[in-house]
Amino acid sequence: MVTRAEIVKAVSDPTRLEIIDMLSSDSRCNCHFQEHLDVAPNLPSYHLRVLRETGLLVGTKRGRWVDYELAPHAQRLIQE
Amino acid sequence: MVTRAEIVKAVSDPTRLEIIDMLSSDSRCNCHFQEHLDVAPNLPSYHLRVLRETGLLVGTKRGRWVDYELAPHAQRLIQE
DNA sequence: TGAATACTTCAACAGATCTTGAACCGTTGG
DNA sequence: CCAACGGTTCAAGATCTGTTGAAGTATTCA
Repeated sequence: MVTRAEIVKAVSDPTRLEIIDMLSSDSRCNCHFQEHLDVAPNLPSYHLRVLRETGLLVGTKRGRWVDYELAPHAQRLIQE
Repeated sequence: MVTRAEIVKAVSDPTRLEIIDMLSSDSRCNCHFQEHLDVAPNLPSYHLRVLRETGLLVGTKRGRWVDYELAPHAQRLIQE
């Protein structure tokens, strides 16, 4: 079970906030984050996983790519 | 300057979430948290300071006691 | 088939964060 | 005045998190 604290903590990282911002307008593939985040190539995967595990986003595999989008649950949560 | 990530991180601790919940209905003195949180007697001070430093709450000294209440800014942020 | 692509996972390190226990400071009641 | 109270601060240790670099997996193109 995912607690409220875990969800908030998932959002509390600067990199993950950026990811969420990017996703709030559109769905993106991992490659997009690797391009725009200026971090090691494996880091987006790590942060996307944290967000996925708290149910904030979902990834769908499309060939070699994975498209990520905000879960409906997150859409509500993010509006501030 | 306090970033968005810092604010969210301040809220992401279970103890601090409890504190915020308690304050969302009423203002309380530190003694209240020491009673209800079941942590070492100095811990509320620590967490209250973290919340104070991000501007989420304000404390007013009243004799030996300190009354804490949510900052208006936080009131908006907490509603979910 | 076999190399290249688009990621993901792993182990290890570094720094941040929470907790602990003790010492401290201002206020107040006797 | 001085001891007790309410609360804060400090240094230390333990734990958690994000980053790094390397190795691994699945898919596609030649």
